[in-house]
Amino acid sequence: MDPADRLAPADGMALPVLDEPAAPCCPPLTERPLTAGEAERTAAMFKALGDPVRLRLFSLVASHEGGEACVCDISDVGVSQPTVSHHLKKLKEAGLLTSERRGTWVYYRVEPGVLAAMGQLLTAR
Amino acid sequence: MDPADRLAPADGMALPVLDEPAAPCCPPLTERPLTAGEAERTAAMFKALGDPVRLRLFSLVASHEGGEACVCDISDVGVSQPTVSHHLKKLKEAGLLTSERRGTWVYYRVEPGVLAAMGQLLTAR
DNA sequence: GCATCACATCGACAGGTGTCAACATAGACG
DNA sequence: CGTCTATGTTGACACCTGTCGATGTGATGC
Repeated sequence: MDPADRLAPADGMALPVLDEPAAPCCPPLTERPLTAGEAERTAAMFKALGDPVRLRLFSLVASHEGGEACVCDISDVGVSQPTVSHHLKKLKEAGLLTSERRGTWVYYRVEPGVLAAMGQLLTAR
Repeated sequence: MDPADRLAPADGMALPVLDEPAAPCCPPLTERPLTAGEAERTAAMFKALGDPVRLRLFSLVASHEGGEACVCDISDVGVSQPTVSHHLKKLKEAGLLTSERRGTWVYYRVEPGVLAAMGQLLTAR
């Protein structure tokens, strides 16, 4: 896959290349109503965390020592290996994780800035 | 509907009456991996915000003056009235909104504590 | 080359989800 | 009571999603 496409959302919207930290999206939800476009992009991130297995995988990566985890470190979540792979792909497509192959193993880490951006969305006014 | 059931999650788990602020769930996702049960409950909230229409409805309520909004204030999100009603119900079931009928109108407001609890989940270590 | 390990992709399937039109319900007002 | 307005509920339908087994791919080591 072309590295420039790794973080592209599923829909074909015109998000050119997106070399920014992936989520300088919106003001707090309490500040003003989201526009349709903002809601579309932001909901995709919440949706990615809206599955129990994905949420566990994400927290496993986020809390893993060194800030990264190989798939073998986190695949014990009660579903098959293809399913784990499927969910990690979804988390990548949502811009929440990045992956890198080093030798035999593939390491995932949290996309920098994402936690802060989503946290700010939920900040009370 | 019995008022005591209004905030009950969709599954039949033994959450007795739940008069707490609805979400003192978990430590930050970066602190330790979520357990299966924690992930189940927390994912339900993220899932509720994982639809663009619901996310807009939620931000419309959260940002509305007085901290509450009648359905008539927020039903202009591009879907039919039954669909708006359906999404508001989902947000209620997830414990994100409460509703109260006053005369002809029904007012929705953000369940207190929910924003803080979800925000804390996304706080970096 | 060949076997093995780690991970991704494919194809198929059951179940879930968003949407709407039609209908139901609950107050307000005569 | 009857009517109007504001919401909720129901039923149906197309589409999306999570899951798995089978298979593919890339790296390591013999």
